[in-house]
Amino acid sequence: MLETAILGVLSDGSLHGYELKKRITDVIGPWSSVSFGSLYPALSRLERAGHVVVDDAVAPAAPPMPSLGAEVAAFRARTRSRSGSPSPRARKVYSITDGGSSRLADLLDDPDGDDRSFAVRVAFCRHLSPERRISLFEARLRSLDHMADERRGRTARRGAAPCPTDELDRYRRSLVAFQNERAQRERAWLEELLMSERAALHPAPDSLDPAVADVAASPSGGTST
Amino acid sequence: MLETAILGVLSDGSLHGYELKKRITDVIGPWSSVSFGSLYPALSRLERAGHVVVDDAVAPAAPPMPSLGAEVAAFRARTRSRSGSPSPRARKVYSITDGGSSRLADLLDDPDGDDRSFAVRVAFCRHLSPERRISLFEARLRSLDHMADERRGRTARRGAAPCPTDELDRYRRSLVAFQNERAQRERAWLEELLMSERAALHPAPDSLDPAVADVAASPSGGTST
DNA sequence: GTCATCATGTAAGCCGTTACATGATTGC
DNA sequence: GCAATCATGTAACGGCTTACATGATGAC
Repeated sequence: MLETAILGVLSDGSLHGYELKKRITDVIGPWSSVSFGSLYPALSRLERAGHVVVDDAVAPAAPPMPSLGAEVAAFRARTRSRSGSPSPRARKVYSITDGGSSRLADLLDDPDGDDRSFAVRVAFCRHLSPERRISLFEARLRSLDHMADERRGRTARRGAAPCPTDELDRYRRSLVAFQNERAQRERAWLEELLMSERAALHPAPDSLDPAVADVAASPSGGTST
Repeated sequence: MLETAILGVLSDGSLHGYELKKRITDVIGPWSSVSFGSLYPALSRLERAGHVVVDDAVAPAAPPMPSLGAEVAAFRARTRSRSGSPSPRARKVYSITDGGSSRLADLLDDPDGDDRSFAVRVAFCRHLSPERRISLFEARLRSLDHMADERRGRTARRGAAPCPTDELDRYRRSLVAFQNERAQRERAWLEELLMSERAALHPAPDSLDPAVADVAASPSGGTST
């Protein structure tokens, strides 16, 4: 999943490890955030595999934010470093290669089934072809249905074996109901994504404009209320 | 998280590793299911730590399901083993100790922040005191709010730095909106849990019966529709 | 008699976390 | 000068996955 996130972020532009970590944290959330101890080895692996390359003499693709003076300073430090000091800890700007892009495509449509990793794949699914996007969403739908089937199967089996310690307590029941509803919501979201995706593939001659796709972006009316 | 699941399941009754694995899969879901290669070493660690003990001569607390004949057979095999063969791979029935129970309590109210691990903690939160349950739910609420704040902060910062490659595409927008709505739903669920929890702690003299707690168990009307 | 299931483990390898080390630059 | 931030790494450790090994039993 780290690999997917790295390649996905680098698809949006080359940048160095420190900034990369922040972008990845943006995508996967502050919880379960990556650490440098896993990021840098992962970058080394990707470099060895030829999926990324180090771009040594290029200005960072991420423009320094005005409010952070230190970033500008570090940039100038790298530029000024040829004046004498070897600057052993200068920035290393990573770029994705063609091999890395195809590797990302492979990672993205792998039916992994994990919850978090699906979110990561959706976050970068714009780098997929429309067909692969559709197959990604459909695979997730099948996965949700399969999970629901399993849950139903277990419930039925539990009904057949009436042992008192096996019954669900109040909290388990509430949790299961909550998770079921959550799965239903995700189903609906995926259906909307699929609808707009298919509409983009097979556009009807009239009354279909790109704004249709944005319906899926507002499930409850707004982001800030 | 594996440790939590093991101790939580064993709190409901002693059983052997193979059955334990099935119960844990019931709780954490078929995806990210435990493997024997992680379960048995984890059990060994717990045994070394004194959190579980092996109960060698006790019938399994889990009654064999009628439809599975092999389970009965394995039970009889263990019983018959004293007739001669040492039966090196007989069942090992694990039980939780007092130390294991307190360890479970510690694990349960640790504000870990992970999504999956919170579900596991809720699944076994009946083993907590009402006060600790409330603190668990409140910690989760704070965590959700904190996450929302971070997201808002990033959005604001992004607005201040208008670089075109940094804008969210349609899929990222849709994903963020979906996750926001999901967080809102979880908030509401937690509020309901907290309400019933507090009602159980401070019962009003009239019109409050235990059925109030079951309101939280039906967020959308039913489990099977 | 063979296959599936039950049942318990071991070994190798990967990957991630934590902690530590280094060093430049800015701001106070 | 000193703290904080930026920036990149290494080393130790632990845990999880995968694959392998073993062996009993019931069903067909």
